[in-house]
Amino acid sequence: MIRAATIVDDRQPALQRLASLAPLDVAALDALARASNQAQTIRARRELVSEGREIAEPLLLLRGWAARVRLLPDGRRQFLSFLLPGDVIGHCPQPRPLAVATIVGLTDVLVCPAPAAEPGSALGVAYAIGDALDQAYVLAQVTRLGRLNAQERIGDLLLELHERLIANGMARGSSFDLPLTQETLADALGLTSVHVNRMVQQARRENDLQWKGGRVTLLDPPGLARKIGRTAVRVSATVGPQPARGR
Amino acid sequence: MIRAATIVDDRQPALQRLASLAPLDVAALDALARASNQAQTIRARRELVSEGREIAEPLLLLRGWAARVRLLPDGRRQFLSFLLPGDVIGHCPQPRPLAVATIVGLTDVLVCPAPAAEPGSALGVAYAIGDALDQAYVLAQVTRLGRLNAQERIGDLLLELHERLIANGMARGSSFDLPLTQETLADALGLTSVHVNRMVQQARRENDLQWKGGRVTLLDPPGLARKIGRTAVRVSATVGPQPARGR
DNA sequence: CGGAAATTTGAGACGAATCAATAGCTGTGG
DNA sequence: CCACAGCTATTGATTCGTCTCAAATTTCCG
Repeated sequence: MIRAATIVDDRQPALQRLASLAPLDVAALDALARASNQAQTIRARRELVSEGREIAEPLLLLRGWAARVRLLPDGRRQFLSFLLPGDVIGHCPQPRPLAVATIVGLTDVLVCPAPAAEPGSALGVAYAIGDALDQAYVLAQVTRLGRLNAQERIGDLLLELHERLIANGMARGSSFDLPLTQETLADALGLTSVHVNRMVQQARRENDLQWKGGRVTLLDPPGLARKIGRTAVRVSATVGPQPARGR
Repeated sequence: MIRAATIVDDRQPALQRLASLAPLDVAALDALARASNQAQTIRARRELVSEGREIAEPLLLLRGWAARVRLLPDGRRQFLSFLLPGDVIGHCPQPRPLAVATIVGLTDVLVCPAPAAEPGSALGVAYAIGDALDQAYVLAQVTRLGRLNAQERIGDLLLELHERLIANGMARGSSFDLPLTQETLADALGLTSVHVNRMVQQARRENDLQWKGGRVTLLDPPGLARKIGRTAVRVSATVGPQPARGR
């Protein structure tokens, strides 16, 4: 049946991502299966979490793209990080946590409650590594904004997204769907959409990438990484964001 | 005895900071006292943690300033965040954690092992809130670099540091020692030292601040905060970075 | 097919970088 | 106690990257 097949497809990237962080056992898979029965769709542009408000339960992103964002009083906007299927939203151990940023859907988004996990369990380890990766990506964002020029920022972010989309199976080879406008990209990269546009065109001219109709192809990702001095993010000596290759 | 008095002074800002995050019980104070007997001094510019290397045990910063920093292959440098007394360094729950950034002393620094804490214990709550604040300050750094201009970045960072130094008792009123060169500030703010210098002079002319001989005075911090649209960081509905008032 | 959103293009202005030189401090040793 | 070395701060002149404003043009979607 189409419906069942769709649900399986929906879960697949999130499951693949979590499994790439730590080998999931039956208990973890079972908990995830039960949680995903309570999945809800949330429309693009809706807020999943509101800055300053108390956070309810952590959510697992199953499908679609979301972002953490901060709005300045005068209307300026800064995207802090992107959230992809397999990412956990609003996981804070302190009592009565307050959201330090708004989280908004960039596309329609499917989320379910993130199953609780004992520290040390398979799922607990996956969450811990996922959290560490989240933080590492935010630090990468700081460096991007502080010390890279416009061309480098774009290349660096696309390489990061590619790396993450490979990990959850949403990219094959060096192509992936990028459901972001140039304006959104600009607000993530601390630039204007006009300048993003010009730099993307330059990247096309220099044969660094193709981008058409929401689909990006990086021509020679390792070469681009070398060109802008980027190295892949790793947070644990046991596994990484890439699917673990044999022990 | 001078020696004993010095040790007490050394501990005071770190203890005050932790106590401002969660009320510390006897067990917590005792654990901290025992840990601080193993304190070590580390000279300025030494690395406390090295990017890419495995992290040993978490450390508690007792005295001095440190920073997380990332160096690009071509020599560009980006400070990611500053670490002040009371901050915990290298607290990562995942197995075999790798450091995602180098941590370096900006001054001579006194550190001790961070006592282990059960989740839910007084110290555990303080750590959890401290971690959440750390993350919030990194997000603030993203916004600073992405969407504030040079003048706003300087004011915003100084207000943040003031807020944090008040919390651990290292600032009284609106003055505090700032053991940073303009070049260090530039590498934190994504600017050049020349431009930082010009903007600091402008801030002096506009009576936003005084800065002489390593000591900064913010004239009218609330006014400055209003001027650049900054609000204090809060991560929990129960306590904040400020000493909790009543209940 | 029509309208809104997104992308693209151009001209000009402005903020911050760069390069280079000078002045001020701080600590060190003679 | 002074002279010198080596940072740190300051200043000036110029260049460069990115923004701003405005107007096409193309794409998307109902």
